[in-house]
Amino acid sequence: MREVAEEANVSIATVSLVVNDKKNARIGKEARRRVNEAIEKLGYRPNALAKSLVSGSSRFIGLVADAIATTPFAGQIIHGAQDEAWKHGYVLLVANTEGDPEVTDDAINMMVDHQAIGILYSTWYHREIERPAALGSTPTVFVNCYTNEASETAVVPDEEQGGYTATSLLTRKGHQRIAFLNSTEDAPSTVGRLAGYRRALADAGLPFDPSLVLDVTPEQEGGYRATTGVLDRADRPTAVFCYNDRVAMGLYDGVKERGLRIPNDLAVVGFDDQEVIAAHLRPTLTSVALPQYELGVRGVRALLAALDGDPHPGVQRITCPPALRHSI
Amino acid sequence: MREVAEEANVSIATVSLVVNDKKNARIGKEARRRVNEAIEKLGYRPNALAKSLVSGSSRFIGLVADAIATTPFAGQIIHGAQDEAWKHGYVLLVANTEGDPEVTDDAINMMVDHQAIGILYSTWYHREIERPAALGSTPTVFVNCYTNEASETAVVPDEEQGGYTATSLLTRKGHQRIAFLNSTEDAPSTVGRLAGYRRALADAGLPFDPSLVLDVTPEQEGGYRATTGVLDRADRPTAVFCYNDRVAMGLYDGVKERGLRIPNDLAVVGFDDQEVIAAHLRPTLTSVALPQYELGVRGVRALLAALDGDPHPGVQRITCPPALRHSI
DNA sequence: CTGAAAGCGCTTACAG
DNA sequence: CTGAAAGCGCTTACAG
Repeated sequence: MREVAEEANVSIATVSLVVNDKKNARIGKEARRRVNEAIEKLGYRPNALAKSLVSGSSRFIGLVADAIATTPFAGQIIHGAQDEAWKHGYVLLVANTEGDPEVTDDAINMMVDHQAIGILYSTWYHREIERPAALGSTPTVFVNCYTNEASETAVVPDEEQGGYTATSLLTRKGHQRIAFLNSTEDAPSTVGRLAGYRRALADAGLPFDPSLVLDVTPEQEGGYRATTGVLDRADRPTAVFCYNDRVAMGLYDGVKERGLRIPNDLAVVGFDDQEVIAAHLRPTLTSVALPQYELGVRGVRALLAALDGDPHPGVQRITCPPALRHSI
Repeated sequence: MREVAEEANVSIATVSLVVNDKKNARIGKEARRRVNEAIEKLGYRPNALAKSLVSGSSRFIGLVADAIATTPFAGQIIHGAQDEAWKHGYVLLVANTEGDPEVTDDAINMMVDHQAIGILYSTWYHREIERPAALGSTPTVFVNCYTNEASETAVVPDEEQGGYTATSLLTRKGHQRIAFLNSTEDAPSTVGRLAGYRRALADAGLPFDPSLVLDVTPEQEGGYRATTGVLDRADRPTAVFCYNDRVAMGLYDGVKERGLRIPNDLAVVGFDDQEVIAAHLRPTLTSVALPQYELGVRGVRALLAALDGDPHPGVQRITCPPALRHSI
């Protein structure tokens, strides 16, 4: 900057003024030209760090994740957060903690030290967590997780609506007996999707039959092993809502081994919309998508809003949209 | 810092000295104690940005990617880069360009402005690219891509070795006729894996039969449609090396429809080691992994080495390790 | 319309 | 052993 000032024969204050295009302070056309010329010539780029030092606030948003790439989903949160941050002129600092509390503290401190204006704290699967102590009073938005304090801001998928959407896809096709292969795990997804399933049945005027809800390990193997439970009964269901796409994938195998056809003999809906599975099964799998990208976007928005003096404490639930394919 | 100094009744210089634990300058035990006490009491954290300003170099490494989460792989590069950067006390700045040249320039400039010490430029699939002009003279390492200039540093998967490894898995099991469902796309992976396939056959004393190499669209559908070409011939191969796991997934479907069994009637090896597919097919799929995490790690190391005055220009090829399962 | 000066939070010789 | 001073690259009142 000093060099630019010398080259243009003005003071560094003037350079600063033209670089930042300050409205009130008016600079002579000639001086402005000289400055721009010098900038061009010297390839001058302002030091964003020095800028932050004086302004007292940086353009950094920190994202700490307990897993960056354990699942295909985690990446989408980063992606959404990055895009939205970028749109507002912020850069994303990312840190991966692998779930280690010590690393988490280090990561948070590192971001605070670098004057991040706030932190997005995210988990790779939807769950309740404790607010890490290292956060101190740093503005924080929890993404894909939440704490038990009402004053915190969190953004999570709307599991209940997701379960409702999945089940409704089936009831609308006229199915009367719909099984639900739920997960054995105790998580917001398990509880929420079940609630959505029940509400969809009720809305369609269908009875809730507990025997149609089977808890399986939420993987291909679980779905495969559940085939018997689903099919070997007098009042065999005509459709199945699977906790996730991997369960559906296993169920496909079981159904096919018996020579039955999807969707004619059994309609199937998955959850997660894992493209690599859902779009490539035969037939392709209708699913309900986790709004991971959107979670990242909304997380950044919530953080920026809070910093703008317009906080939205509480849990925001983001819609899980249906992904229609050929299994129903 | 000033507050800490006042609280401890010393100068800010002294605070700086104890915070950074400077060896040569010796501080009295008593003063040191008072300073640490004040730091504790005030919850003082040093401003890393101010530090960078005076030292002239930050602790940022920039990662610009053309896709953060289009595939499950891209995330692993970030993951590896983040872990390795972290290990050396650096923070990762990430930017997603969606392949847009303008966004790419903005992203690079943003990182340069924030005094990133260097940039990792990565692509989501292995390919040749042009060095973005905005990089200027910023130290850069290309990850999962490379330019045509020998002076640049690049880190990519060793496709040839990967193809060799995949094929050798089969020759070692005694297979004599091994088909290769290669991709129709023109890319380093296509060329490299074919070369590896040929070398493995040669090393096993097997002839190269061009009619056993079929080019398919590198997806499930391509693999499925290739079933006929693989099986309907007098000298039917006993094993198939598939360009990627999705092709293998499609081939599985085709093979199963004919009532044949894997691996007894046909052994199959995939590529990419996409866990969500490979670990969940029936039988589970033996594959060769893309070393994405390692690419990120090595990218950071190469960058740090270059900055340390020990550059390694040229293309580093990283081993693609086998992932043994039950399809051979 | 433009420059000199103070200050953002820190580090580093240099005195004492 | 410790403090005063200069300086990192910038911005922002304040003069003129």
